[in-house]
Amino acid sequence: MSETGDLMQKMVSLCKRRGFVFQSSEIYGGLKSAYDYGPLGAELKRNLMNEWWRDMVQGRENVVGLDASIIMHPRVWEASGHLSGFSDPLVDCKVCKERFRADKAPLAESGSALVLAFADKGQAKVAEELIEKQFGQKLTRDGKELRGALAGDRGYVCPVCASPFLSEERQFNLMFRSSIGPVDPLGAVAAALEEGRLAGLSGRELRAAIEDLTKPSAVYLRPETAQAMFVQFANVQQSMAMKVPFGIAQMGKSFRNEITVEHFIFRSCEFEQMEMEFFCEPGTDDEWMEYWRHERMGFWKRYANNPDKFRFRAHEKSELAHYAKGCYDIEYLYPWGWGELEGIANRTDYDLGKHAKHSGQKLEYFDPFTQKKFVPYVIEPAAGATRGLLVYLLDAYHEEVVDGETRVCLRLHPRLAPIKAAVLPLVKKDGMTDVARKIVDDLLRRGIAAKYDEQQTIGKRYRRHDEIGTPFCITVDGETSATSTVTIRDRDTMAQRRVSVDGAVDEIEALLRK
RNA sequence: GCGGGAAUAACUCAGCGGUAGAGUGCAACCUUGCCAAGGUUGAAGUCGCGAGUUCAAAUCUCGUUUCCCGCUCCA
Repeated sequence: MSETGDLMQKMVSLCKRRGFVFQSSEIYGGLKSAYDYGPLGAELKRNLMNEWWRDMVQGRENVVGLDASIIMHPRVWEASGHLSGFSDPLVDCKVCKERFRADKAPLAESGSALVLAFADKGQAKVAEELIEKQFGQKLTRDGKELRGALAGDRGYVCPVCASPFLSEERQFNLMFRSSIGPVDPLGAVAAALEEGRLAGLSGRELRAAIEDLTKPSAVYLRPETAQAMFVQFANVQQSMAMKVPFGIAQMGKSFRNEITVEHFIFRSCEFEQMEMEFFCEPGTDDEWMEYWRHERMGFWKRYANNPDKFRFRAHEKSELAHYAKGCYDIEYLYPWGWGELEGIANRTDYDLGKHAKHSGQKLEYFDPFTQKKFVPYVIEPAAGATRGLLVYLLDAYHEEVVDGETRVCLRLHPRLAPIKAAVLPLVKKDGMTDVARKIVDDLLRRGIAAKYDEQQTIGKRYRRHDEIGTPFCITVDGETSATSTVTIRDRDTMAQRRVSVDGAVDEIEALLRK
């Protein structure tokens, strides 16, 4: 197995063993693609998100924050295109495995004779055997074609091989649907069934009828935090008297029914985002794009041990979203290859325009200097917080051999580390424990995450804290009582230096500010 | 969604029809006195879950859940 697979396995194992990330609902067999952040993971995620908030919001006069509801008016998703764009009925061909949209498939009248065509004889033979085995139909093979199949009553066949052997139509919608209000919408469906109002409808009609019955209470969990910032654009701009250019930033959970979930917490259905919408005057958008993509790259590299594992990737014209004028991904070299960490997109005036149209409200900006009205363009740096957490864990993971033993060290940036300082009595006697406990109290009172640890031997304690990324260890030893000094050990170099007991907390504080 | 692999103690894994194991870790104590030191003792496992075959299943078969790898898909 490659080194890369090993790294992921080691990371998953470490995350569980040390309380960073657990499988969701593990005692019930686990829930697909859902993860819980344990005590250390919760701290790490919070630290990362705090750094982002500080960098993007608190450190800037022209950016303000928002914390919007996860459930929004369903019409928000109509306007944004999320609702219509993902409700197409998809069908899988059971013969050639193609997935296609039912409404765009070639039509074939029920009962009509079909000719199934394949790329070559070999594939035709495989298909022939598959059909006989799975569907009990013996077709006639003629070169790369199969004859003898008849079209079913659904009115279409596979667009690739023309087979009528298809899965049920399935609605693929990336959004999580729920219902608001205490009355279960299934009640209306049950009543309609009982009264026979749905009798005699075809599959598709039935679906539409049920949709109508449940629609009044249907709500969706947001698939991105971005829309709230567009929807609240006017409120934020007016209440804070913001002048364009300015940004609205938001962190929080988003939900997507991903078709494929993969790579541990990299792509999961429930995830956390850190997004900002930066509203600027049309014509200045290209400059702001340049500004923000470099700001954002700077952010990620600031806390990284391997800055060369981050890169930009400009989207090709063909892969740009329909609303976007340009897009740069910030990618990280994950163990399985380069992958997205953050996308910085020029969303133009698409979103504000859409919401203005759908809501009937004016979402414009009046520039008091130029006396001009315009719909701002938007530059959107949208980062995955949970991806960021994974990136920094992978980036920090380091192994080295010390005296024949492997030392695992998480070289997390001190400001990201869940525990900033461990305070350790060298042994449990001569009053060392009391001194150590007092130092822990002092650290905690200053708001520095600290941990007292007297378990086992000093070496094991150092290694344990190396593995969870604690950057500093303060050790109370035999000299402490005589000289009123303790040692501070650096996680990455294992080097120690003596400082006064009274100055130890200041010392740690200074190290964290660096 | 398709194909392949895996699931046994908190972690890493052995066992592969006949009494559930090791190392690490964890807890307590003794000893020690700066980089996973030594000793004693201890707790810990529905062998992922559910069926089936069998006198007997962790082990064989089927289903299922979760994870990993590769495809596919992905405003």
